Amino acid sequence: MGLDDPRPTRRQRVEEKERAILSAARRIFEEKGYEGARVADVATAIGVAEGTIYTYFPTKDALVRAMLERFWEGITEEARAAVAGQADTFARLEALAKSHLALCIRNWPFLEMTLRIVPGRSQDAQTRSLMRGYVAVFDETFASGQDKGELAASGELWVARDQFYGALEYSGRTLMLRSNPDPAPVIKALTDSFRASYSAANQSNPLEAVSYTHLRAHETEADL
Amino acid sequence: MGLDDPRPTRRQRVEEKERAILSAARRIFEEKGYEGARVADVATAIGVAEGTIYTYFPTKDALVRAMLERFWEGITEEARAAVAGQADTFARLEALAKSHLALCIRNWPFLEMTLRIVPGRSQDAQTRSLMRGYVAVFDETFASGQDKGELAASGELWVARDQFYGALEYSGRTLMLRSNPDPAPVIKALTDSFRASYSAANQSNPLEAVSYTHLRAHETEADL
Amino acid sequence: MGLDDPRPTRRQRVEEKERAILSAARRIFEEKGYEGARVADVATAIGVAEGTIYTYFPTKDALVRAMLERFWEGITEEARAAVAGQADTFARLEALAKSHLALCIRNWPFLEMTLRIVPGRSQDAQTRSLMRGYVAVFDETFASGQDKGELAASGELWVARDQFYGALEYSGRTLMLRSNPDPAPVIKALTDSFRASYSAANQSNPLEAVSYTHLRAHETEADL
Amino acid sequence: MGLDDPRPTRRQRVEEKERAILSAARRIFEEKGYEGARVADVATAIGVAEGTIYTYFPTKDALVRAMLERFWEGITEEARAAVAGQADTFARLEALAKSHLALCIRNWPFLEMTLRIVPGRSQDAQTRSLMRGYVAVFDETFASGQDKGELAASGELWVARDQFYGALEYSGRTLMLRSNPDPAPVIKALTDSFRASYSAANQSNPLEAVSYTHLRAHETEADL
DNA sequence: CATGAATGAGTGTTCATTCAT
DNA sequence: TATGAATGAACACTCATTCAT
Repeated sequence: MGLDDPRPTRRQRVEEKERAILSAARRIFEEKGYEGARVADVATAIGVAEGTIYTYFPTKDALVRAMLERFWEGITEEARAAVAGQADTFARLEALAKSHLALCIRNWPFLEMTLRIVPGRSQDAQTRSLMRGYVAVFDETFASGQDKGELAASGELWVARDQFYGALEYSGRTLMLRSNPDPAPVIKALTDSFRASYSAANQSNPLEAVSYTHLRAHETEADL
Repeated sequence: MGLDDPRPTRRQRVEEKERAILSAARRIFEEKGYEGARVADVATAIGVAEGTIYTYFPTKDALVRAMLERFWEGITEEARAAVAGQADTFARLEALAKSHLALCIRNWPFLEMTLRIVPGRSQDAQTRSLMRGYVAVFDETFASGQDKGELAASGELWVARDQFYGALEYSGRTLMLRSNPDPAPVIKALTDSFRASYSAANQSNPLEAVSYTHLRAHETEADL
Repeated sequence: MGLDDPRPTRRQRVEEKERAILSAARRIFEEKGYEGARVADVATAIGVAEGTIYTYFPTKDALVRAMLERFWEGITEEARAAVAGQADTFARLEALAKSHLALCIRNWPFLEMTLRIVPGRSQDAQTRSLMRGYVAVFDETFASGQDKGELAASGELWVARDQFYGALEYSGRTLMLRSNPDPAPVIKALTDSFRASYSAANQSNPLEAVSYTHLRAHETEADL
Repeated sequence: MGLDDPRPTRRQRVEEKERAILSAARRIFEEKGYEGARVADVATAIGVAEGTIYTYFPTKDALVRAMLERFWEGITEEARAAVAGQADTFARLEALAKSHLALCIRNWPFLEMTLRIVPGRSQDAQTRSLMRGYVAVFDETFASGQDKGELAASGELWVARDQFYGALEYSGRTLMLRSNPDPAPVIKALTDSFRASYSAANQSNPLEAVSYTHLRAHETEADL
């Protein structure tokens, strides 16, 4: 036996199974929703005993949270990747919009679960943190656009952000209900709208380009 | 017995009690959510036996649907009232935006329940019908604006609608999470955005004003 | 149909079933102990569904408490009846001792459950209240004996009470373990002992007979 | 290798760990009671794996039994030590009473567990054996007092024993419930009572002092 | 011997729904 | 119609015990 013993370490095996549980959970919860999905379903799906799930996650709720955490981390990466390929701010926003819209359509159950977990008016720190991490991709793009002078400095970040994600999420829901959903008009209207509202070129008195990036990062913390 | 017999007809009595149940349900479900609310709670709230509820609504689900139907009808009226006071299309949209944002903040539990009832990808005809009736207020305003030449004829109704309600709903959710929510910036940004995107004045080649109202009503059927 | 309609009222039927549940519970819990007994067992024993039990008692614990309350009330009556037939204080104590010893042997599981429900050092008001009601029979006998001058006025009530019930309970347990238990020696020793320790006749300087009854009733509250 | 090899033998290591487990168990079970304490708790407390416990004790029940055995052996030693310092029989009984009362108050959870382990009417040989060993301290003192002529020969051992331990155990329980427990009156009353009932001096016709020690040891076997 | 991940039977409790009165 | 007692399926979670490594 060489140095590259193929047998996994204990930690690796644990992580492996955690992944398996989370994957199964993703399938089950997507299909049946929070209440519809039983912990036993997840266990059965990967061929372990019910109790085994509880070795990895102390409660059903913890399992769902872990699953959602993974989900939001994953889509954040996707969003970053989508944006990465573009240099121009509006191109980046368009890429982000496409990415998000596709996501809404594919993964509505998870978005909905995230919204639902927020219990009434009580603040759920973790949920907000996940969403904050995700929308940061927009925030950074927007702030950097302001830095570069492509976007009007006067545009308020959080308002723009809500317009952006709101339009896409809502459109995603309505598109889902159609027989032949075509996301193109949504994307076009949104980018046009942003160009019309936030383009620095449209401003009668363009402000000098100061850096907003730092400020914005701080603002994100505050307003989500 | 004169014509003005004060005794209610059987039908009136039935409707009266139905209303009572629905009112109680509204309170209970708002407070506790779908799973949290028990049918017994509703019964207790109006001082009838559990079984009585089932005389009026065959299942908990039917009760919720009826309740939501009332809810959407009610807010549709509110929206119509908000719009009614304004002559100018943009003023009407602003009034509608204010009305909807306030609604999102006050009645998020019901909006959320409506979203949730849509089970996965299966289409829920009733839910869609309710929402359709509600967004018709926007649709009519928008189409009438196009008719009157205030809005560009080229603007696509459903896309604009999704932008409108999407931005407001999303903002409503984020506003709810803040300590001192100020809806003003949201309203301003949205109306500015609509003015920039859909104002007929902005169009380089404004189309002649043909009536879209009829078309649009039809379109609403199709795309929601 | 005459005035004496034999059909039971709703309340009677409820009380009837409550009694049935409590009776079954008594059998089941005596046989299997607190943990061993399942709520379902009780339900099955009287031929109702599991949920029915919860219509009458909100939790297993509440059921047990109600059962124990009945138990202690019952044995308190027995004790009172035993004492009632005797005029002389020592005769009353002997009758009480016999009654209690028989009880310990027959119903040890319930005594044990009562002891156990007291969770650690935390005070369980209800449990103490039940026992207080029961030992009041002794307390009254003892105090009245002091009033009548049959018992020495100097004897401390709570100390005597603990000696009395302690000896009997312990003896009950050891008797239970024998093949042919004879309670007679226990009773004799205890009464002899009380005669020797608390008889007014034994006192070198007998105090005049003042009423302790009132004082004692108050003391019972305080020291159990 | 010299004679004083410091390395422990296998047996010593085993016994060492057994002791560690038992010590931890004592703490855990005292705190949480039989049902509340989990085997895993004990394992965690001494930093071994759950499975390790099962290397030393086949079941949770066996662990508890071993623990109780140690407990009773320990308190038996304490009792012997308490008695050892006294020459006079009544002084010895008083010392024993003090020791036992303190024990009841400090270690009630273990006494209670011992009582509970006795399952219903089935006889538990081990439990009885433990208690027998413990109460032998009283038995020997009593019998030796009879031998020495300090106690009346006519006093029945087992009856006196039950009176003794019963009064103390019961008093211990009631004392535990008080805010400022003072054991002194209990001790005084019990010793007075024993002096009054069993002192040889009180007997009108004191029997000659024959040795009961042997007889008594035999009796203990029989009556507990 | 030690480990600790896996097991899975076991149980208190909930609540939408029914139906005899 | 109204009642409300009865139903019983459903389910998250626990934990003593096992066994492959």
